[in-house]
Amino acid sequence: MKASARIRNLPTPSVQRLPVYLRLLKEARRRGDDVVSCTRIAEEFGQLSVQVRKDLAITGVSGRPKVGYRVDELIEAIERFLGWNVKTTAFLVGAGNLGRAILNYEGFVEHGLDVAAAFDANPALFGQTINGRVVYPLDQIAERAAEVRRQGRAVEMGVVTVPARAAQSVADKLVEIGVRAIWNYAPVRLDLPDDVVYEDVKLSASFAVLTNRLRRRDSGQ
Amino acid sequence: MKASARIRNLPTPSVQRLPVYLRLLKEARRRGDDVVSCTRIAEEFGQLSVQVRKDLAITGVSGRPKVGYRVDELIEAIERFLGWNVKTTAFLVGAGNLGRAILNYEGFVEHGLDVAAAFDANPALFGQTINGRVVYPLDQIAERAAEVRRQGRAVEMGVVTVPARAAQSVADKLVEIGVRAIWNYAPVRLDLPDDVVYEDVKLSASFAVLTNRLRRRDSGQ
DNA sequence: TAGATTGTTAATCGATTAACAATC
DNA sequence: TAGATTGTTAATCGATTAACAATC
Repeated sequence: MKASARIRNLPTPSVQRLPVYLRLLKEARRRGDDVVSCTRIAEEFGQLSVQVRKDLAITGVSGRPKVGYRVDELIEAIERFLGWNVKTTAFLVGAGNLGRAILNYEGFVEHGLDVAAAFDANPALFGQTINGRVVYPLDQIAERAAEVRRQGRAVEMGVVTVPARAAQSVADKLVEIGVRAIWNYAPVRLDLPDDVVYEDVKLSASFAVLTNRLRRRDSGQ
Repeated sequence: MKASARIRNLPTPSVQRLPVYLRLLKEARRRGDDVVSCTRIAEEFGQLSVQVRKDLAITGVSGRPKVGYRVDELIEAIERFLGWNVKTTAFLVGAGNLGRAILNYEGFVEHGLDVAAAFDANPALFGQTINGRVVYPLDQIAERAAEVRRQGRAVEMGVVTVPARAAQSVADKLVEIGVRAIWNYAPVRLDLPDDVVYEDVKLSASFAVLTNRLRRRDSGQ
């Protein structure tokens, strides 16, 4: 029971910091470094080394005192822990600028994101190809999902990049075709079954923190 | 001293939640509601009402027992607190898909973001207009900033939507023309003077949390 | 008055940081 | 051996939640 309790209590802030370390580690690998210490990583990001050590510990990897962590081992451990060592088959709904940005950004491919097809409600976009992915009518989402299944894959994730007003109905459709996860960029809270994992990208939250700080700074802290 | 200490200790999570309430409140206003209670807001988002009350308290607004908060008053208080009641003049650098998405999204305009011009290093984009904003060569950023100043405005914010490798040099240029805030979408940590406020949009952090949860769920929690 | 709600103080919870032993 | 580093336990800090008084 201890182990399962521990898994449940994964500190989200640690998970969120792992991609930052991963980027640094891949740079180190490119430079040919074999080992790296928490001290070095921490310095790079202006953090305390003990925090880096705790963060890395959740992946299960361990280092060697006086030496540090093996770069290869650490990269592998972080990727496995995040599920970035396997492909995640996804459908993206909403082929506007934001959808295109995601389709064109190779960084997510490197993290295992494999967008099998894009969908939109706008007929002007049907049949267009964005970075190798065809845009289908949203109506055809069920058929396309069936096709993916026939190829022995499952559509595990839905990426929602439609306007706020359309997001809930799109999410419902994605749940219907059986996605297990939804990555939502629309500024609304989606109502989803409990067994679907769900993550919001809250751009306004980020903008709010920035402008609030800016204004407080302007007016003498 | 108490007051200034309090300002310094603003809980970031509360600031991040304010835009969510604001959206709900604007909906309520559209429906013609005059007052709204924390209980109702909390219900909507599956939170505790006491948390909503604490969050709203940081804006300085107060409600009436048994009644709730006046919708108008609350909207105004949140917008003023976040600095969304005034325009924030900005330059956006990187007119790719992500940059376009931001330029085309009217939500940020509603939050006061006023992108005066866009910049890119790619000559193919020079002179293009995106939602009314002209794309200039990055080289001309200083001249354009001077022009904005001649119009009696200051370029207060830089929005960075360039690839990771270009982000630091772009940030340096933005600091040079005098921005006080940087909103960074590139997946790198920027080295900036202490007096420039800075906010990262960490898309990988969000993706990491999602895929990690998905994989853990797959393997029996 | 009774019930619903705000606002505040205290308790709890979780994440960060400090301290330090273990080890190469 | 000395110094640098990991790994862990304890202390601190901050955010959330509980409890409850005040009020319309």
